[in-house]
Amino acid sequence: MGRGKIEIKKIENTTNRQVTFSKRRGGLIKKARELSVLCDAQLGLIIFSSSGKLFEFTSEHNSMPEILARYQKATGKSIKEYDNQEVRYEMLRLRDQTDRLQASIRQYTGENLAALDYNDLNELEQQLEVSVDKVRERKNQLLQQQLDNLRRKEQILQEQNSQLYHCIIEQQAAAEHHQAMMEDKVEHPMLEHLGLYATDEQARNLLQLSPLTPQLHTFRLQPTQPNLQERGLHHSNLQLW
Amino acid sequence: MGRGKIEIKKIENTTNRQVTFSKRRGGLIKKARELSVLCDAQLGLIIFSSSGKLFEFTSEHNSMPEILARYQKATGKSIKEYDNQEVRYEMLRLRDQTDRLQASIRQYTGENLAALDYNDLNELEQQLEVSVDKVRERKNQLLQQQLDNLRRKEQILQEQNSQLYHCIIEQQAAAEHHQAMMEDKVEHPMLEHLGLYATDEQARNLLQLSPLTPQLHTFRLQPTQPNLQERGLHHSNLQLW
DNA sequence: AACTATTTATAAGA
DNA sequence: TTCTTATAAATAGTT
Repeated sequence: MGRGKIEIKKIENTTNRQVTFSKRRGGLIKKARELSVLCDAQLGLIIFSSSGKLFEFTSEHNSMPEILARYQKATGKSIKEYDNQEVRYEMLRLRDQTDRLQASIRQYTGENLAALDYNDLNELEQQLEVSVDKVRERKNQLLQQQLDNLRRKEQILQEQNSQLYHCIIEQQAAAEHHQAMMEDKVEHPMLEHLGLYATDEQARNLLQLSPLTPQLHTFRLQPTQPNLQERGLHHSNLQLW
Repeated sequence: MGRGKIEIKKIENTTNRQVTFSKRRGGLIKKARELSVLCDAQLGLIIFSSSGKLFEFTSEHNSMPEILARYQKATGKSIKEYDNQEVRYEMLRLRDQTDRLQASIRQYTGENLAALDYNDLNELEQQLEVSVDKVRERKNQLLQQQLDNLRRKEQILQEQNSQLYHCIIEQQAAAEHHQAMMEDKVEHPMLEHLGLYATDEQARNLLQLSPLTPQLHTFRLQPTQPNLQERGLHHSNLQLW
């Protein structure tokens, strides 16, 4: 009913669609009113536009809540009631589950044993022993990881120490040679190459050593946690030189 | 739009009104569908005829409950909505609680230890050990109760036995006296008073004894579970006479 | 329920 | 948006 016939499918042009919505909405509501008046019908119409705006119409002398109440009464299954029933059921289920879980936990903590017979207690005891075993296994795993980490750190420190030691030896030699030959300072290419320390004093501070002595190379690294279980540790690795 | 123009007021002719209702209802629903399709609108239409019959239409992919729920949400001021919010919050709280309880249980069963550090593991281990102790304590308590019950039963049986023994002794004495004095039967007032057995044979069957002998009084009851831990048991109680 | 004259709704254009 | 108007659609009265 217009300048041309249109196919009943979504109008893709937004402006066009909005115009058509506005016109047809008015037409629909007009027809709804006419039906309700002509035929003495009770009627409720709810429209949400694609942009989400709400339009509604009810027959004269009826409010939308009245229409909806009558609808719910007629269909039996009230929307709200139905929803609430589902929610209520879900709540009951969750509360029940929570109760059971808490009771279960109280059994695992040995608080709620009155309801258990001897066989139940046996099973629980076994489960707890299994759990303790797993916890201990995990603890050992963590300790082992710490040990591995320490061993790796130790290795790195050993290597650094060794390098520093050799640097210092060379530095001493160079210093002696320098004193024998001239009064000028000399460079320390090896230490600079390593990104380490340019003077004896700095190197000594780093290592927190007493003044440079030939006994330096007898220092050993000690495990930082000597009381820990040391299976798998190779003590020979702890010796620096 | 017809052979003649009509005034929009209630049609008094019932047949005419019903026909018009049927025609216009169809037209209204058709227009409602067209609007929803053309303009991508969500739409719900509820019609009660004057005779009370319900007709409804909703846009495709929408149920009337959905439309009504959206309507209630849009109009905002629904008490039910407020309730639902509270309920929803409670649901979230319960679900969260359930999750935490389940995670807790998985720790008590040693399944979910990855998230725990060494201190956590230590605490868990101690808790599990406490639990095992409590479970074992409860087991012992049950065993102790069983032992007590057995001891009580034993006591009762001892007393019955003792009474039966004395009855039998008296019976024997009476029988000897009877044989010496006459051939008539005599009554056994003591046995009847006890509600026990009137003849030697019945008493013997009850006790499952071999034929009456003077050695009867040397029988002893034995504990029914001799392998159980017996601290607190007083063995002297086990002796009958 | 089908027909159809007529009214009404509205698509496209301004 | 609103108005206009040609035309499609709905439908009142009829069969």
